[in-house]
Amino acid sequence: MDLTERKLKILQAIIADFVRTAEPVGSRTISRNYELGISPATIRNEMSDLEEMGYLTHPHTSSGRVPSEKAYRLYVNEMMSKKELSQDEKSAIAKQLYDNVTELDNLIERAAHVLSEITNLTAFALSPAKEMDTLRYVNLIPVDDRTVVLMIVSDSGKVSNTTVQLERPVNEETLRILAKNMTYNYSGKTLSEALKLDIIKSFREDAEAMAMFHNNIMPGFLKTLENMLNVNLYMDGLMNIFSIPEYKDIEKAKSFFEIINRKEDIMKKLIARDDGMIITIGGENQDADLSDCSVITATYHVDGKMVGKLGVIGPTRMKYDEVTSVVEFLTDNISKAFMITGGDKGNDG
Amino acid sequence: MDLTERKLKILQAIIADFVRTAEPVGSRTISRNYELGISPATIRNEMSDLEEMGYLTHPHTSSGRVPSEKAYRLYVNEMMSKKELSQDEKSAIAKQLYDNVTELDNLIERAAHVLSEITNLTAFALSPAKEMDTLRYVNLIPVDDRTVVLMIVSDSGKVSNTTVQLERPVNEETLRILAKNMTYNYSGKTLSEALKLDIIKSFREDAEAMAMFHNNIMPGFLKTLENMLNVNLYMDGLMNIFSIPEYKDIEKAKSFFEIINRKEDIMKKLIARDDGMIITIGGENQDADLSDCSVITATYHVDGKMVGKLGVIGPTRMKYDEVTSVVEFLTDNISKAFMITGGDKGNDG
DNA sequence: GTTAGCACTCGCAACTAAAGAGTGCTAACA
DNA sequence: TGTTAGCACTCTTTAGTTGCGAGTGCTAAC
Repeated sequence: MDLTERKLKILQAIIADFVRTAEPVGSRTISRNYELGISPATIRNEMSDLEEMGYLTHPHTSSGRVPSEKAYRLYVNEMMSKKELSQDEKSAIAKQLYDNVTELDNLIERAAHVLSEITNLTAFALSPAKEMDTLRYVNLIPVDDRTVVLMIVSDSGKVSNTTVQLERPVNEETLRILAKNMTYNYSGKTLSEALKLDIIKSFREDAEAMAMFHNNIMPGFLKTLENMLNVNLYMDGLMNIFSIPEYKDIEKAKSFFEIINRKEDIMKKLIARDDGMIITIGGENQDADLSDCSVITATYHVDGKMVGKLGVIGPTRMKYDEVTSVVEFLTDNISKAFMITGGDKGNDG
Repeated sequence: MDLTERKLKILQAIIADFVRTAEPVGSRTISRNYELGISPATIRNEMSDLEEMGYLTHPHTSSGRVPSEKAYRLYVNEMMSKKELSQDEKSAIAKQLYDNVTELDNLIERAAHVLSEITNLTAFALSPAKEMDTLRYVNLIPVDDRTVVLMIVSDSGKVSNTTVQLERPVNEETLRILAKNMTYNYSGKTLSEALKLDIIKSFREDAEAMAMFHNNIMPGFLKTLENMLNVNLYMDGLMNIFSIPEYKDIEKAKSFFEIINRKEDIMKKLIARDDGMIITIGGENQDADLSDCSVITATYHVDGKMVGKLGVIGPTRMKYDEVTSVVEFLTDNISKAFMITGGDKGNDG
């Protein structure tokens, strides 16, 4: 059964109303406030169909309908009209973005700030990462039986190393295998590709080596890569969560902050997202912790060689059209700003 | 009227019970659980006295008593027996502190982490600051009518500068006066003394200059000083707030986060605190936002030349004895660690 | 196919009642 | 005179109870 024009209109009205009020939407409300020219009873019938088709849900028998993730996905893909920002809005945003900003890393930070202010959501931004450098090899050099120096060499000749403490002693042979394995998996990858890669499965047979890799070596590896990439994560608008009805329950707020607090995880997940405007809704986020949230990210580029991300995280009930417009406007502006100034980093000393 | 031995014991019991349970304490509870050998009625009489003396309060007529800030202050000053950590506890903490830490800045970060884990409070730490360098002069160099370069020169010859955007145009004369004023006030002060200083009052007569100073120049000045001092603020255990009954109300939690979120403010306030173990209870904190909180900080030293802070923030109802012991143990350990390794910062590159 | 009407469900807020914890006071006791 | 038992009283908390309102689903009429 395909969605009729009318069903689409009703669904759109329900989404619009629910996004605005956060309350389940009843048939009368739709009939009254959206001029569809049909009675509540008819709307009820259509709603019943939409529910059967999986676009609506029912908190309980006698309450209005709530859009499902499937509905949001349909909305985002098919129904959402791009909300053009007015010239006034644009210049207001631009003023906020550029005012008093002298260093470009500050611009990224500020973009996250502006984004959170406008959307009333939690915003984040990744500072530009050097995209083109690729890994040459990884080495693990034993110092004593529980201390290892992790060394990463890139094709451009950059060398980074960090000291890693192991939770249990390890013999050189294991280290050699690990290093070989890592080199095999990572070499030729760009630094940011390496960050996206999940090589743990590649030696699943050796549980012990995997555990050590995962618990001790991987964190150091990621951190070093991030340093080489020179990526910074900025977050803003964390407090906004408190004004969202979905999170009025303290337990929900708590679990939201538990996600948000693991900066490394967030960073890795952000880097792993594809380029361009990406919207993931509820369960589409791999992470079970994010199954109540939607995440919107977009990419900005600098000379095609460096790349950063900007986005928001919030409840699935969000103003997708507004948020995407603002995110797009901001990423465009950042890209432009980097072009004009050529990445000047301010001065000190 | 002086506090009798018995009143002290009752007060101590009330504090102990309230700190544990967060519930107002009744006379029966004290009689039953603390072997004072007196009946509830007698305890009620004593409580009544203690309330009149300002050590206890009464949420409402028919509920138990709650210790006042005055009571906590008395407890901290006179009654608190130092809680010696057991050898087991010490080694457990030390293990957590040192395990897997290779760089000393990580040690500070880790200390904040360990502290929050043990106390279940929000912990913070300031990385070591170079204490001895003093300011020579401050200069404000106009670039255009709204852009100024703020330059700070220290006696050791270190120069830092930052570009500041002004909210309104300013003439050179004003800048000259401002710079002269700042130099007059700050020169000869160590960097951290400068951070503590409040010079705004020194030109209160010129409202406009003050406003500009406060809104535009001061933030840049502080940030630059912090950079010169190389101070970092680490925070941990922010989430712990959610398990404290006092903050089960979402509005309270929100306002707590609003305080915590202003990192610069916190940093400045921490730096301004005296050295040694400092406990401020409720209203003793200058900041009205902190009037429900107690703050405990202690200082660690490196060669007497550098100095950092470690502490917690939580509800006035906290285990002062435990927290002070742990804070002390940690600061001692950090000081020792810096002595042994001589401030080696790890290696990279 | 659409709509009016109606019985029904469910959540929510207001209200009531009872229980429980604790106090303050009085009078008796050692 | 200090201590204690007893008792009336206060106030909060919790569990029902009730009524209202929003909304549905079904049926029958248009």
